[in-house]
Amino acid sequence: MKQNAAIFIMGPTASGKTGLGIELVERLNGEIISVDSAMVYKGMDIGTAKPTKEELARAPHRLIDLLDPADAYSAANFREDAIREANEIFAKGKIPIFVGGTMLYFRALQNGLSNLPQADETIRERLEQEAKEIGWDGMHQRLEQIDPVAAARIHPNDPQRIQRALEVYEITGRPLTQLFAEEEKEAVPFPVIKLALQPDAREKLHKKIEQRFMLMLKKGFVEEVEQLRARSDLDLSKPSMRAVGYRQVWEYLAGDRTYENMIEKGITATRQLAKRQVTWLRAEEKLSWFDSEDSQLIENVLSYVTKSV
RNA sequence: GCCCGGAUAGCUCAGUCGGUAGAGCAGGGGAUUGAAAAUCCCCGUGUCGGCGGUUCGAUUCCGUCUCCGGGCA
Repeated sequence: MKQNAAIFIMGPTASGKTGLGIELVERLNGEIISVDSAMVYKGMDIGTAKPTKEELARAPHRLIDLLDPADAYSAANFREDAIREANEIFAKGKIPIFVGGTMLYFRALQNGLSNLPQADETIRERLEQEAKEIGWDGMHQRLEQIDPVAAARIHPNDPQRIQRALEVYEITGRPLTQLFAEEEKEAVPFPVIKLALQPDAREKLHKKIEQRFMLMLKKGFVEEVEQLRARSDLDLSKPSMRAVGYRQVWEYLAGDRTYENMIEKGITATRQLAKRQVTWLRAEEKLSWFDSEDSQLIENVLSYVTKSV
């Protein structure tokens, strides 16, 4: 195996990544770094399928439970944190094992990010307000004036990206497209062995997603969201509360859907997430695929990893 | 048993004054640079319940049968 290489275990939700990661910690003298935008939040355990206390005792996870659900994280925050944690693990003579399904974070870690300003709440609120007056269509037209290339790339129905492009322009006075082109992005500073994990058929993943969602309910997912709802500073505009499952349970508790409908929509949203994750994976280069249902999975992975010189 | 409604895409339904049909949801594919478990884009042939009849032509009209609602007995 490459010296100083890190391992990526990438896979859609409910593919069994966590279990594999924990197994590899023991077999490879590794330490886990979570790559998951929802597990960074404290108090969001059941609905994110965070590793259990027992699992964490066996294999501590870095980059989970970092923030309060009222706070925002970002791909750039992740990249910085991830590199720092990986270097710490390397310094101990161990192997960093990145495990997760937030593919933008994997991408940002691998390819780096352009030098852009971070989000500005005040500007975002103002843009939101202006959008209410002239519509996102109008905002898109404004973007076209300042950055025609970005406007062509960003669909008029995509408020999030229109807002970001305008925000960047307001802060820097320069169009996003120019900043993208400006300087070389910084690649990940260590070699990486990438594994993708999923069942050999989509229906199997769908089945696992459904079972896992039902198990979450049994474990007290609704109660977990009830506690979050009891806080006055959280609502559905927070990134944390828009996470798959949390959003649907929140709406159920708000009286906007029945229990049965919450289950259906929660499972559906999870399936849709898994599909998007697989789309990222298909575009990944130098990725080795493993069948999560194979009884020889661990052996297959170990033999691949040790052969990757 | 009788009387009304229904029966159309995986689901819920719209529609065709007779020229073989379309929405939402689900599903599939794609994009993805500080919200990413987010935010978007693209994709709709299905014995129009079965069998007969009328017609150049029936998913559409008529008859009949089956099934599902509701009502009356």
